[in-house]
Amino acid sequence: MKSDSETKEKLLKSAKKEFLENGYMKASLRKICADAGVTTGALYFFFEGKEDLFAAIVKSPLDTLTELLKKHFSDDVSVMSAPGFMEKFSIETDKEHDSLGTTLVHHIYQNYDAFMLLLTKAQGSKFESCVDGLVELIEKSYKEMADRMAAQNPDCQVNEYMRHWFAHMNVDAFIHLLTHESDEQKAIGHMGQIMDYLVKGWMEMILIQEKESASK
Amino acid sequence: MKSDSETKEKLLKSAKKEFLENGYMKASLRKICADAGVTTGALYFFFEGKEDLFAAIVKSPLDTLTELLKKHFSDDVSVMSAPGFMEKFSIETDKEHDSLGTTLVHHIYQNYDAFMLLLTKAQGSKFESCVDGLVELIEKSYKEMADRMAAQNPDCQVNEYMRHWFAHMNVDAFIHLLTHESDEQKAIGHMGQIMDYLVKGWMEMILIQEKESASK
Amino acid sequence: MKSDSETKEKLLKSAKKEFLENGYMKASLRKICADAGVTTGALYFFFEGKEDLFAAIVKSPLDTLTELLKKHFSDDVSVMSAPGFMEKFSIETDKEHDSLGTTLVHHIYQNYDAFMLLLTKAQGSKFESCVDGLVELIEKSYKEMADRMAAQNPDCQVNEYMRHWFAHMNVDAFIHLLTHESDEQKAIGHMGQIMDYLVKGWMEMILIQEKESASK
Amino acid sequence: MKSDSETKEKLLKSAKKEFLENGYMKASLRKICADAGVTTGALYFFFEGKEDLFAAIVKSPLDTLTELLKKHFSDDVSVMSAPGFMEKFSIETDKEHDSLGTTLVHHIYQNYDAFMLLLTKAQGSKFESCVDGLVELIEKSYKEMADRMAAQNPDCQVNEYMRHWFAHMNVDAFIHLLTHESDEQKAIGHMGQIMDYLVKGWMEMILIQEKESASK
DNA sequence: TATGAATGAGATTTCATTCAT
DNA sequence: CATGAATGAAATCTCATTCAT
Repeated sequence: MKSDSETKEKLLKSAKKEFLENGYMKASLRKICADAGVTTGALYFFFEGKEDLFAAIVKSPLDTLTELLKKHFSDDVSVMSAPGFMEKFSIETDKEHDSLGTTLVHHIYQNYDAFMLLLTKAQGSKFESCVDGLVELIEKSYKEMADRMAAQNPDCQVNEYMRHWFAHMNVDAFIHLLTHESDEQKAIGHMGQIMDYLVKGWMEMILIQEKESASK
Repeated sequence: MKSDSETKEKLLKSAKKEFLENGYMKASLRKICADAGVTTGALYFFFEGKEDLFAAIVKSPLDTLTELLKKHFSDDVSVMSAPGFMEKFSIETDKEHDSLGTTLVHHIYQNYDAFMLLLTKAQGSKFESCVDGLVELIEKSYKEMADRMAAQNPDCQVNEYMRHWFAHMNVDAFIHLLTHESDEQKAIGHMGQIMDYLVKGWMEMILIQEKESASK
Repeated sequence: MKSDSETKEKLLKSAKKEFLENGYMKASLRKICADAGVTTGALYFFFEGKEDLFAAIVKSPLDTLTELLKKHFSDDVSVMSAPGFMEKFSIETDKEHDSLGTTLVHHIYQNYDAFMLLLTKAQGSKFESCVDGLVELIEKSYKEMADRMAAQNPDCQVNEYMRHWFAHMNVDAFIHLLTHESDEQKAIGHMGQIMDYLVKGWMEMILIQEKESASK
Repeated sequence: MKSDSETKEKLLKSAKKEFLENGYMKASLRKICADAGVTTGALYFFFEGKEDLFAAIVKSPLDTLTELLKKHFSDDVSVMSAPGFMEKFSIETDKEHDSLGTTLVHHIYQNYDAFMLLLTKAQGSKFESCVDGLVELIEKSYKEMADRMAAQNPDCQVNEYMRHWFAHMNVDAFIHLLTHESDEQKAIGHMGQIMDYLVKGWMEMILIQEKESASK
C-alpha cells in the first residue's frame, strides 16, 4: 500500500536513465535529481545514497532471478541425473527445460533496464561482482549434476575449470542476449539454440572424459 | 641504459598495481605517484595524462594481440574452408591450430597485467570497448569461414546472432582464462579443451542448419 | 529576501576585489572563497565556474551600457544629420547631447567596479574583447552619421581609418575617465569637454575633407 | 661581438610568436622551447626566467622609444612655446614636427613585434604598465609646454585632467596604429592626420580656456 | 652550452553527502 | 516531504623553475 510517491518514481526513472547512459561510477546524482526535477535533499529522503538508489533499481529483480535460477537448476539436476537420462536426453526433457529457460528470459526482459544495469553497468557499486554470484550459483548445480552422474558412471568426470567455464558461459549467454537482442521472442529463440549447444557440450565433455579415462 | 628511466619504470609499475586494484576510473594518479615515490609533475613529464599512462601499459600488447589474432584466424579460415575439411577435421589440422592458439595464450600470459587491465579494468578509458573490437575481428573471420563453407555446401548457414555469439564466447574464453587460471601451462590445456568444444559446436551448428534446411 | 543569499553576495564582493587586484587570469578562486569565508564547493553551487562568476559581475552592466549606447547614438545621428545642423551645431542641441552623455557616465559610475573589470581586467575571459565590441557599435553610428551628412554635402567624407580611430577614442575616453577620475561629478565635467573636442574634431575633419576635395 | 648564439636567436623568435599569440601570462615556456627545438634548461641558460625572456625582446626597443620621445617632445616644447607661435602655428613648424613623428613611427614599425607585445600583450609582466610610463613622459612635456605658454599668456590654462588625457590619447594613437595598420607608409599618413587633430585640439583648448577665463 | 628529469605549489572543477529549515 | 545551501575532500592537470650531469 506504500503510495509510491510520485517523486520517488521520477527519481528511479531518471536514475535508470543516467545509470544506463553513464554506468554506476560516472553517473551523477545531481543530474539524476535535475532530470527528475527535484533537489538532492529529496533523493536523500527516499534513498540512503548512491549505492542504495542503485540497489532500489536492481536488487529485487536480481533476487527473483536468483530464486528462479535455483529452481531451474534444481529441476535440471533431477532430470539430468535421472537414471537413463544420457541415453535419451533431448527428447521429452527438452520441453521442461525450455519452459523454464523461457521463464528466465521472460523475467530478464520484464526487467530489462535492471539487468542491463546489473550485468553491464554496475562497476563501482557493490553489485559489481554479481555476475560472479550467479556463476557460482549455477556452478553449484553443475557440480551436483556432475557428482550425481559420476555416481552412476564412475568414469565420468568433468574437470573443475571446465565446469566453472560452462557456468560462466551460461551467464555470459544471458548478458550477450540482453546487449544484442532487444526483442524477447527472438531472444527466447536464440537462448534455445544456445542452451542446446551448452547441454550437448556438457554431455560430450563427460563422454570424452570417459573415453579419455578409458583409454588410459 | 638511459632509455628506460627508473622513475618511468616505477611509475608504470605503480600504475599497473593501482589500475588493477581499482580499475581505470577509480584509480588515483596521486596514489600512483605517491606509491612510485615521485610527484605528480613527474608523471606528467613522462605521460600526457591518465589516459596516456594507461595506454602506455596496454596499447602495445593489444596491438600485438590484434596482429596475432588476424594471423591465427586467417590460417584457420584457409584450413577450415579447405575442400574435404569437414570430413576429416580434427586430425592433422589440429596441430597447426593448437600451435597458434598456444602462441596467443603465451602472448597474453607474457603480458598478464596488461590484458587483465584491458579486458576487465578499462571502463572509463578509451579502451573500454576493446573487447568489442576483438569480437568484431574474430567475427569477421567467422563470417568468411562460413561464407566459404557455404560456397561448398550451399545448405550450410549459421545465423547471424549465433555467429556473433560464438565470436563473443571466443573472447570471453580468453577473459575467463586470464581471471581464473594464473598458470600458463594449465591455461594452454584449458584453452585446448575450449577450442575443441567451440570448433565442434561450430561444425555441428552448421550441420544442424543443414538438416533443418533439408527437412523443410 | 531569500533571492540574494548572503553567501552569494559575499562571493561576488570578494570576487570583485580579487579580479580588480589581479585581473581575470591571475585571480584565484581559492582566494576568493577564502576571502568570502566559504569553501570552493559553495562557489560552484552559485556559479558555473570562473567565467560565469566574472560574467555575473559584468554582464548586466555591459548589456545596459550597450542599450544606452545604441539609444545615445541613434539620437545623435538624428540630431547631427538634421538639415542645417552644421551651421548652428553646439547651440541648443548640446543640451540634448550632454544629458545623454551624463546618463552614460552615470551608468558607468553606478557600476564602477564592473566597468573597471570589463574595460581593464578582462584579459583571458570571454569579455576580453568587449572594448572592440563597443568600438564597433559606436563606429556603426559614426558611419551612419557620415553617410547622412554625405548625402547632404556630397563632398563630405571621412576616411575609414579616422572614423575607426574616433570610435576608439570615444571608448578610450570612457576607460580613461574610469581609471583616472573616481568622482562622478568631475567625470561628467571632463566628459563634456572631451565630447566637445571630439564633436568639433569630427566636424572639422569633414570640413577639411571638403576643402581637400574642393581643391582638387 | 657577442656571437649571438643560434639557440638564443631561435628562442627569441619562438618567444615572440608565443607571446604574440597568447599574451605574456598565457604564454608557455614549454611551448616556446619546444617550438625552438631546445629544452627548458637551455632557456634558463640564456635568460633568467619568463620575465627576463620577455624583457630581452621588448626592453631595448622601449628604451630607444623613450629616448626618441624625449627628444621629439623637447623639440616640440621649444617650437610651440616660441614667441608668436600661436599666431602662425601649423605653417613652417609642421615640417619639423612631421619629420620627428615619422621617426617615431618608423622606429615602432622597425620593431613591430616588440611594440605589439609591449603595448598590447604585456599584462602580467613587469611591463604591463609601460603605457603609463610613456603617458607620463609625454605629459611632462605637455606640462612644460603649457607652463611656458602660460608664462606668455597668463590667462592660458589647460586643466590637469585634459592634459593627462591628451597625453594618453597620444600614446593610444600609437597603439591604435600598430593594431590596425600594418603598412608603415599608410601609418605615417594616418599619424599625420591624428597629430594635426591633436595639436589643433590642444591649441583650441587653450583658447577656450582663455575665453572662459576672460568671460568671468 | 645544453639536457632532461623532477619539483612543488597551485590551478579549476566535481561530487556525494549533510543539515537546518 | 522537500528545499537549497554548503561542505570538504579529492580529482586531474599545468607551469615556471631548478639542478645534477
